[in-house]
Amino acid sequence: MALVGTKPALIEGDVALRLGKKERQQRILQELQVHPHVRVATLAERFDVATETIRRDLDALSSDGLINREFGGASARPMGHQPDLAQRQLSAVAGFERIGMLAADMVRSGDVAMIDAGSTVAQIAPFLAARTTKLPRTFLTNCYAVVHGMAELADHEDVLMCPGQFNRRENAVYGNDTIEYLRRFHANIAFIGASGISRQGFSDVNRRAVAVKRAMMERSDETWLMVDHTKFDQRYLENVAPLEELTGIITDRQPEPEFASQLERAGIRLLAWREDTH
Amino acid sequence: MALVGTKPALIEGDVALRLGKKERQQRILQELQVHPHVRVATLAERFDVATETIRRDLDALSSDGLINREFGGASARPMGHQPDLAQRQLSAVAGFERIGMLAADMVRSGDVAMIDAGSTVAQIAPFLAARTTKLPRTFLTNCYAVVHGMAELADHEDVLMCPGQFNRRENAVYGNDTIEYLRRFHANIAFIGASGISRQGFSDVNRRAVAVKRAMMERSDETWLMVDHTKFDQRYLENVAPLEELTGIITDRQPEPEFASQLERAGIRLLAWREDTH
DNA sequence: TTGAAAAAGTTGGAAAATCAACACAAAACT
DNA sequence: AGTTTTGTGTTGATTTTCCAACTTTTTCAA
Repeated sequence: MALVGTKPALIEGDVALRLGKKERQQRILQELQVHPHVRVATLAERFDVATETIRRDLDALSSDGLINREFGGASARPMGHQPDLAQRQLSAVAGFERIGMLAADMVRSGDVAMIDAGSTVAQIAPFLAARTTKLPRTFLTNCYAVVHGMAELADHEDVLMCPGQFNRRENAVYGNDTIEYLRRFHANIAFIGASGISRQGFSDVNRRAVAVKRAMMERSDETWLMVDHTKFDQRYLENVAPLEELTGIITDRQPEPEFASQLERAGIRLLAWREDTH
Repeated sequence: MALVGTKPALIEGDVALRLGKKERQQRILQELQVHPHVRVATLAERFDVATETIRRDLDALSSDGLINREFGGASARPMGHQPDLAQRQLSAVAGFERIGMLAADMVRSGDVAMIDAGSTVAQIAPFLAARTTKLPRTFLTNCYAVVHGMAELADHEDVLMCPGQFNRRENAVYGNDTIEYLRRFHANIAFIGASGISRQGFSDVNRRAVAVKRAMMERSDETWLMVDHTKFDQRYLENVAPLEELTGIITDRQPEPEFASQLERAGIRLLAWREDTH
């Protein structure tokens, strides 16, 4: 399989140094968060690689469901905009969505769940909405993409939105009001996202988002981290917490065995999609 | 120049009928609100026109700043859904939007404004975002459609979302948390919607929405009711308040003279769109 | 009716992207 | 060390898009 990444070539040219596949794809994703469209030729020039390499990157990211491939480039995926997931057969579930599916399985009937902001975490929404339960559940989130993704919940199931300052880029609210509001509740389970995860813990680029994540973790019995495979071995300045504070990690691919065994030793559960069982 | 549009050809074929330039471009914009990227070839086929025509459309829309032109097609502008209203000629503002435009004029630099939920009230959003002010403004709303409509506010301008139970039909939050949160603030001005308005007052179909409207009115110096002409002489079970509690009414047509004079006697201002002044 | 202006269609060569196949280098594995 | 896997570059035939200039059709108004 294509699990093990190649380390960056690190060939130092005059000024720029070549990036590995992983980092390159990560940068492409970042670029797409800012601009809604990228072009093959432009990326090839920026990263100083052949256009075919970029095309392969784009095709890979696309089949993981992370971006939309277009002629001449790729475009960002609109957040919370997959209304049809519920009906599709499980076998057809593509990469990115798998994380949401695995996560939704962790919510039990009658649970109270806190759900963080971010495109990865928002994948859980349509699958939560598709479940039928005996006891009503309650969802608490600071992210509009999440509530938007829950097509139709039963009437007796509650979706609570946090207050706060609205952030257009993340489609979420942040700030003191958000934290305070969260502290009024107690949840069984929390689903958290991150910009990057490494052996030292997981981190995020947005300081205000980090505060919300911490608040959710404090007020929940269990904390599950939802990250796709491109986030592995990425570190950002704002550290959220060490891995030990997590109940488990939900991801779309089996990580490197070394990392997996570290998790096992620390008593952290790992939910990774496996082709054979689905 | 390219200001005056040609009317649609309206040549009726077997099934499809050709669209005029204006409508075609309108459709392209709509398409881009759903999908982040469109392709020249696809559009040409769908509208049954030459690719060159589509290219001209795309170039035009792009130079108006409405879309981003890309190789082979075009992509949606980052997030913002309708940042264009500011540039469009005033005469092109269609019925529903007029209410929003009139309302946005009432917000002064440095104001704190509360904004209710509902499609009519949400019309104010793009026009608020288009204004440039000397002092930062603060907006407080329980409706996602409102914040979503504010394409790009300056960074120093705050948009505060209320907490509460999310209601999918209204794209808004309601409940005790919402009320409590609103009570913590004091605003200069509030914009309220209603399902119906009559001489006796204005009313709404949703009891939980009514509670929020009352809370906003309590905490604001001024209250403006935003209603389109179809709401006149309509009464619903849940009465919100008598007309006397309003500062004014904003609507898209001159109401009957009899009603207008009643408002005048009661000291309620009336802002109704008049073709001649715009 | 006639004529100017706007919109849409047509054409051909240049530029760019796609796709498939193959070659090569660097890692990773045994 | 030697083999396999993985990532990347290269090439060339094919398709698609772009651009500019020109023609045709439609619209509108004098």
